[in-house]
Amino acid sequence: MATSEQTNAVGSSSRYSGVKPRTIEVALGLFTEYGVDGTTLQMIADELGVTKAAVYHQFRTKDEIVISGAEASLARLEVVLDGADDAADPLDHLLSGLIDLSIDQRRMINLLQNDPVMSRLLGQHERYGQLTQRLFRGLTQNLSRGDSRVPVAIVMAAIGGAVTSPLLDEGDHDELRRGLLDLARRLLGPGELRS
Amino acid sequence: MATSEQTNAVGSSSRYSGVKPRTIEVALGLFTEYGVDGTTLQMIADELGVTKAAVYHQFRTKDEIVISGAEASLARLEVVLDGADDAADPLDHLLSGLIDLSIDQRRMINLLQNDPVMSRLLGQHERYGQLTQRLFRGLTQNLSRGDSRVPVAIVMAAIGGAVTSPLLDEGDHDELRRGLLDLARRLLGPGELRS
DNA sequence: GTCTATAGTGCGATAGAC
DNA sequence: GTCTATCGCACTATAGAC
Repeated sequence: MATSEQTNAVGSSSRYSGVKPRTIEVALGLFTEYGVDGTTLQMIADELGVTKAAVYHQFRTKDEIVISGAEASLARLEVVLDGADDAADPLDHLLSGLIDLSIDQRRMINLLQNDPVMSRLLGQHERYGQLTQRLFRGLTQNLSRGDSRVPVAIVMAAIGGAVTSPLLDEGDHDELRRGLLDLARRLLGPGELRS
Repeated sequence: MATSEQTNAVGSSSRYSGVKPRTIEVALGLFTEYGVDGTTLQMIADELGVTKAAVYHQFRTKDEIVISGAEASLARLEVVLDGADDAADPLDHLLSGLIDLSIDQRRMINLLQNDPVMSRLLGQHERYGQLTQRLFRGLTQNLSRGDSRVPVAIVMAAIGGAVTSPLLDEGDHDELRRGLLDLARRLLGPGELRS
């Protein structure tokens, strides 16, 4: 077990030895626990067992680490959106994919939605704005224009918040998935449901 | 307009001139925009038009400002919980109160639920743990023990997240209140609803 | 109750040897 | 690709004059 094990779970184009994705993985773990601002490069370096300078050899700034982590997550969302375009039931495909993604990457989702530093960086990120718009259009495709914002806000909040709820653990994920899907279909599906 | 204007909107026992609640108000505004870690005492002082030393005359540490802000919010939650105990329909009273409170203090709610510094401080805060337990018991009073955690997590996430959604503004609050109340009644009320 | 000034610390980031 | 060492800066918090 020395030269193999090249997971490449984090999207990037160049062929690297695995230290860069490992750095991102460690950084995201710390970001989700302490926030981006609350995580120092010294903490990341310590967890990796190297010095700050070694981390700065992989990433030129702290912001670059944050963005690299976010982009891996956005790429997965893009796959779901692409798949929904061609699906028989686009809304249902989108909801299933979004919920599975959120449970699978639940710590990252919380970071994307709530961390102030992440929000600031993503606000300047072109692709993020495009994905947000595509997601909103996909979620509202069965609603009339006037009453779409509130149900979408509720569904997005429920998904993004419940997957990181301290009340739940891994054993609840199947039930959580069903509960969220049921809720989302009710609020965003065709038909009249609101009072 | 020099000596009067004594709002006292923020709970504290001593009689102070209004600078202390004003400091908390300014601080909370900055905390919700930049996070607790991203807000410096210099920023708070600048917004108040004084120096850092003047702020430190009111609060001994930065943490004390954070906790003072949280306690004002927790006091309001406690009032809602107390009222629900004596209400004809305790669950409905609790839900209405919780949702109104969340919309009214929506920036604070987001801070309480998501800011890492706030979470760390509240974790050491005795009264917060008691209130969390009372809230959970109040929300699950109509559910059987086995299936309570997931619906509560979903309802709490939906309320706490939707009230700060960037998709909504003040004009949507009435519709949001109805949507959240409807959702919460469905998931937490008596009767069988899940698949 | 506010100010100026500063102590002491830890941060992001860089230089240069190996 | 990792190290030691350090720069410049911003931070929390304090001292002491007014």
